[in-house]
Amino acid sequence: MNRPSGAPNGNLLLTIRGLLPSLNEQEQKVGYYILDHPEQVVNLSITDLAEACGASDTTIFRFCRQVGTEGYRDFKIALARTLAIPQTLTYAEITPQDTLSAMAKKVISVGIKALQDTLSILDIKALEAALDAILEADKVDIYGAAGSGIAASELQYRLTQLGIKSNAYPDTQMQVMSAALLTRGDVAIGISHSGRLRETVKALETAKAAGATTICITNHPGSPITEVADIKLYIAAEETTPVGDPLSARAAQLAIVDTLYEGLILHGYEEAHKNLARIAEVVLQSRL
Amino acid sequence: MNRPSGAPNGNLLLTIRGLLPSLNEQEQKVGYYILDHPEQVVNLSITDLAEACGASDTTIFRFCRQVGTEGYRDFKIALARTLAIPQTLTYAEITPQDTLSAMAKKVISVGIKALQDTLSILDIKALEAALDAILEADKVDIYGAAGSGIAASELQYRLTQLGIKSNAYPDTQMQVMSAALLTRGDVAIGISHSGRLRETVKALETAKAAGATTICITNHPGSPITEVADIKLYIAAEETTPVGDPLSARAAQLAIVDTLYEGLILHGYEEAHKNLARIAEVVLQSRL
DNA sequence: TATAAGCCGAAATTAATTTTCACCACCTGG
DNA sequence: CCAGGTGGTGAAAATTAATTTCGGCTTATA
Repeated sequence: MNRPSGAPNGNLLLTIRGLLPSLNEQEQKVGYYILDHPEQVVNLSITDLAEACGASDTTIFRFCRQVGTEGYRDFKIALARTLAIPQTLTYAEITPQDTLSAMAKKVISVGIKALQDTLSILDIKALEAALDAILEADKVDIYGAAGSGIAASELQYRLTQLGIKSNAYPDTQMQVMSAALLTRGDVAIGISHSGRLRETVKALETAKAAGATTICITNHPGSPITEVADIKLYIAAEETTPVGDPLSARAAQLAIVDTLYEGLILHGYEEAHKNLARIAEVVLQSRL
Repeated sequence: MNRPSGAPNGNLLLTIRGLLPSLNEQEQKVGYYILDHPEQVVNLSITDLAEACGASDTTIFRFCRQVGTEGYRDFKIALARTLAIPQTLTYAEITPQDTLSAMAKKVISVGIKALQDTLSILDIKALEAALDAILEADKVDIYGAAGSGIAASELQYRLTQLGIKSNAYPDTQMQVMSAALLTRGDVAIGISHSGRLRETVKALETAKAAGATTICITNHPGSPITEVADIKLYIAAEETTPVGDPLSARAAQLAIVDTLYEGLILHGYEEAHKNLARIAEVVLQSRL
């Protein structure tokens, strides 16, 4: 027979603390020990805990009943639940004193925040305009150097999946060269976190002059790249270092890329599903 | 010694879900039952659970070991902890009826959740081992094809910033070739979302045979790639399509990459800051 | 000083977990 | 097609842990 746990959603440690004064001597010893070493107690058998507290198994068991749990087993479950602290986001600086665990939490939290913020500033009109332009494009050029090259190749990868002709140019010289060869009906997408990488801006400018529709993806409204872009998509990643944009920038760029991708599918790109199915078939064959 | 590295202080349900594909029939039944009734399982004895699943006590016990816990007792503690963590975001299907705005929200939310989940299952011990290996490496090979190529190049980009010799190989043939040339003191990092891309697994296997320390980054505990990796880093991105991993997968992979990067800086890579400063100087010159 | 009442732990009991072992199904190489 | 493995599975034994019983001890009070 199984009964529900004693203090299901309450804080067991607080319960113990409150109850402490009304307990007798041995039980108090147990209570103090548990309050001092909650993490360890979770992994202790009743006998081990008894020994650690200098009390008997029986006392431990009675203690468990006192705090409202069914027995020792149940007590440990309740304790484990209490110890699972809700993870709260922090955006603090990483310091040399941080543990690895704290560092990881900070790094990833920054990424989460960037995604949240990017979503909140997303311009649906601009998104829609971008989707239309891409759907009608003869071909799509994608310019993203260094860090932004990642998002650029990802975008190319996605467009290819959908059967849209596209090329990503991580090399800045190639960007300008390719841009010069675009014509009306083509689309050029420039990705630059800072919005001021010279060659990428130049490439987009060239593309525009050649008659192509230009789209930029950047963190900075008002930066040079926005001046040569017909359609402007913004991400929101907090600055940290002047160079080597962190997870937040990448994640946010990818968020835009993925939104474009899903948007293209949603926006009725008829062949999308057919293409995806065909590609899936091929890819699955190369898996173990 | 060669224990399945589960979720010592992470989200047990996510671990189970990730592990499901690599479990055998009876164990899968157990897994599904637990995923469906986690709250009840916390109050069940091993025998009761066995009966409820239609399996034997022994199978339940083995299942517990598979997911990285010491036994059933330990499993229930871990489960209780997991259940105490408030589950915020849920994955929502994108439907053709969605507005662009709703679609964008869903897409990006999936990314956010993937980051949260990845953080919650992050194995700090494995992270530390990976950092140590990379810091001591003569050179680092990074294998990631198709979608995982993005994370691979990003990682190379980061290591280069820190002055660590590294190469990323998106081409699967190059992966195997390069792996064969590694020697003791080198590190090979294999990135595969599914953990079962044949050539990448092969490359890592080759690297290991050549004496290199091998690290994998994958979504699937128990997948082939984990068997040839000395150090296993897991991401937690919900599956959506069988191919063309979405933002969640990319973002989570990048989260690991970024965590490694910050970890390397934190872990006392003396030259890191000097290198970063030197690079910053050069990069700023190419901005408008 | 007897008597009761509560506190406590040793030992007995019961329950649950973990280990061992044997069986079966399936595969593989000869 | 068979011998010998291999991996999955559960029955039962062994072990370990939790719970109950019981009695001794102390203290308080009449």
